[in-house]
Amino acid sequence: MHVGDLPLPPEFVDHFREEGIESLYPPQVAAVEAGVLASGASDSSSEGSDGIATDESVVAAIPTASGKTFVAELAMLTSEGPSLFIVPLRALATEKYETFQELPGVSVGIATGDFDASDEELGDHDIVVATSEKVDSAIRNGAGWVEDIGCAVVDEIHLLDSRSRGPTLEVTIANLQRLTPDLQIVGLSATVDNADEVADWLDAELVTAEWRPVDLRTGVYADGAITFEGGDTRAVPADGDAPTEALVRDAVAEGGQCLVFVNSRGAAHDLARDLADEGVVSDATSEGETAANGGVRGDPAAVAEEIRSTATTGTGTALAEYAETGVAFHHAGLRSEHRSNVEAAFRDRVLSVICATPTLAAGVNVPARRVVVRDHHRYTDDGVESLPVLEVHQMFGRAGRPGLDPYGEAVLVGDGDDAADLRERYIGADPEAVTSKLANDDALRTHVLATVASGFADSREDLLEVFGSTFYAHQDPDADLTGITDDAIAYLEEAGMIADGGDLSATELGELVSQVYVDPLTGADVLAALDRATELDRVESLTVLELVCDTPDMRGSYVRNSEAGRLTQFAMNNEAVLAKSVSDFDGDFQAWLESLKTARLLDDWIHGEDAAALAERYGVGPGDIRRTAERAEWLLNATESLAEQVENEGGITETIRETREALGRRQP
DNA sequence: TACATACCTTTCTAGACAGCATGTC
DNA sequence: CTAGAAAGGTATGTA
Repeated sequence: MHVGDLPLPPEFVDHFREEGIESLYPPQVAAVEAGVLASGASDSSSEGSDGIATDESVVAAIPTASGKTFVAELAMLTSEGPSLFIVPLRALATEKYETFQELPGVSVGIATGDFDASDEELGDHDIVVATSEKVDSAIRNGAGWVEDIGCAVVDEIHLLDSRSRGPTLEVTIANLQRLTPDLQIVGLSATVDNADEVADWLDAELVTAEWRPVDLRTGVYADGAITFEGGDTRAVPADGDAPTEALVRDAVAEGGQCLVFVNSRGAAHDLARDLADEGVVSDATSEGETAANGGVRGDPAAVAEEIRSTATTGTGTALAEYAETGVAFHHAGLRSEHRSNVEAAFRDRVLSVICATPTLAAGVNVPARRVVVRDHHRYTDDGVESLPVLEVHQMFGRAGRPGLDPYGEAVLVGDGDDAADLRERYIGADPEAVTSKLANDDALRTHVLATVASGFADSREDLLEVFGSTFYAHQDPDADLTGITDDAIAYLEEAGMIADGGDLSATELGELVSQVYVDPLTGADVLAALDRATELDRVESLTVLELVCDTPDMRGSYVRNSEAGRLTQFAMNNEAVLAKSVSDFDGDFQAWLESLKTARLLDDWIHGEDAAALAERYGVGPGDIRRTAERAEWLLNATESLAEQVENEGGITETIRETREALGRRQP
């Protein structure tokens, strides 16, 4: 099947041809046959008689880089009415926004927390790219544009499985379906074990495929050799080196680019440093490998200089130093500019190696010839866990640059005797099934309030009916959300956010909490803290920062033992401006110290401390500072609204606003 | 005195969504 | 109240 055969206006056919798309990949053909194209478009070009369905909802569980974006574009360009493209990350929203803007004559909008646009404006676009939370928020606040949508594409729909964000995604999808009954939904998923269940839920056709534009060879490294699935081996002598470094050197010596996944920022940094010190890349280029082999080209000195020019901390200058040799590290402690610099330079084949934490597997597309997964464990709140098969496969999927590599290689590093275990667990094994995480207190509390506050339900029966159309209910029709829903209602009544006068309704407070999009627990914490703060003689920026840092929507910073004493001392010295007192403390003191540490960092930040000093003193990366500040700014905005609502007398509202503005003004 | 060794203690551990108003290329 | 690796610290042993 060729682009010219598709029922598309000629300008789009030309556009796709310019992009190098001539004939469709097999998974794309399957998606077309499953019905992503709209009936209107099909009729107008006298197709439709060949048994191809049209205007169907489709779930495509196909590999990364097998052309999902094009499938989405086909669905959106032939949709009756505007389309919505839902992504999990703001960086992905930006990437897709730019991609769709290339489409001739198509008006594209973007709706995320950091790009604003009014409802009316969004309604004028043909395509709106948005994060799932932004869509949820728009629905809660009754944005009109949402109801006009003809097609919604949900990227990375397997994230329904995510504990923290999956529930919002499924509630949002269920709400979209309810608001616009004829909605065409296109779910784009990684390969998972139960894509059929997701498709059933959406009443969609399922498309699955293993096909990739570049072959992928996966294997395990042990005892000086990679053993690929199928039994082929490749000797990679370690020569006394760490296995990971041998694998990197081997890939680079062949002219390939290499991506290494590790499980901590420190490990990513240290590995990049070691590889830079060794000069892996210059060794390789001196052996005569060139761009002709799909290898690196261009001078990394320019990237290094670009990074250095905006580097303000040790992390930034170290990154620039290593980049000079063609090696970089990548994790969320980096400023987003530096992250983009590294990603772009790698895509342009200027950098040869990136040592990264799992951020890179979830983010924008950065393919490499060889992917090395060094660490297959991860730290969580309750200990060390093996990485899910799905996540390791996502990392694997970054191997193989279309048009450059004959094949991609993905290698797990075994550490001794576990090679057989690793092979069994990850190589050729099926990824996990996606399971709904809606049935937990945090999710229900939030979505019960949102559903009542936006007028979608005014009784527990209504609520149960709304939740009855979620993925959770579809997966387990016999499951009963009654108990946990009642718990949530009871909590919200107790907190004064919902009133039960025969019918359930949101109080003004409840509506506000839902609208500013904070966890009801955060809303309650903030109110309690505002109340305590009225007892204080004076309030300062530290007061309000402590207030927002000590909520569930803000995570504390790690406090080491040696720090705890000084921090406690600091708390006592500042008792006059803190809403919680050390002397008669009630609750988890350790957790509070963590909040206080974050508050203190932010207070130093708005008082003009430079990033390098803070990074040093608090043991955080420059990216963390920016992200924490952004989050605090958002929470202070919510706090300000709440303070106005309860007409707090302490004059604290003014301090909240000043602190929020100070955070917004502070630049790196 | 200098150093090796065993054992115990401490530290450290991925990521990133939302609101709103204002200024900037 | 959960896990595990690595770094740091201390007591003891040995030349």
